[in-house]
Amino acid sequence: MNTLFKALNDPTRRQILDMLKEKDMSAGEIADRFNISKPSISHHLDLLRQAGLVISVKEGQFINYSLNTTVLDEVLTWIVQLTQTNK
Amino acid sequence: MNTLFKALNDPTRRQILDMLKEKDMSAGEIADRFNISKPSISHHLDLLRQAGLVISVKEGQFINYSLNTTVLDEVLTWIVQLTQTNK
DNA sequence: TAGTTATTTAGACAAATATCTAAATATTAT
DNA sequence: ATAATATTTAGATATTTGTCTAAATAACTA
Repeated sequence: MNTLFKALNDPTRRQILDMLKEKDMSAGEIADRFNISKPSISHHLDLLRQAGLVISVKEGQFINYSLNTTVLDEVLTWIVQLTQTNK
Repeated sequence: MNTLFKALNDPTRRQILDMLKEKDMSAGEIADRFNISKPSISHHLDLLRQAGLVISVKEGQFINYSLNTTVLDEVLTWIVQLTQTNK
């Protein structure tokens, strides 16, 4: 839960998730869309991976990233539960 | 969106929201349930208030806090949109 | 009015975070 | 084998964040 919210708490990372929603992309392809160095993007991708929000698969010299939204269920459930009135 | 995720990215603040779901509480009442100084809790409450997640009403010498979940719609919508497959 | 209670503001500090450049690793191509 | 390409790892640095104590503000109470 913590790792998840941590991963979501950055505009660049949220934008990466939005991009991966459209199509799978390699690390370099993702990095090219930002004015941020490749190592920094690599670090963001690592955090997203740690949170389970993306899955990385090595294909030759590329590493392809894809979105994994199943882990968001936990967040969704928490928010919905909070929204349901108890008073 | 940023302020919102920022506010949610802390276990203490999320716990405060969970507590406020049960009933409205004063700042001191909230602080009493944590092993954290009152000024620190006051700061957490301020961040939650800035994000619109809580509403504070002064009543005499007390300040009562209540949950406001309407602002979570934005987050909810974003997550759901991300979850809906596009590929 | 003086003291007590509730809460915040101010200022300091350590830890976490986002970023960078340089170097390392791994794969493909010549 | 060498060079080029894709990505990560390492290490440094500035900023942000969570926490603290001390002081300020505001509202009750005797």
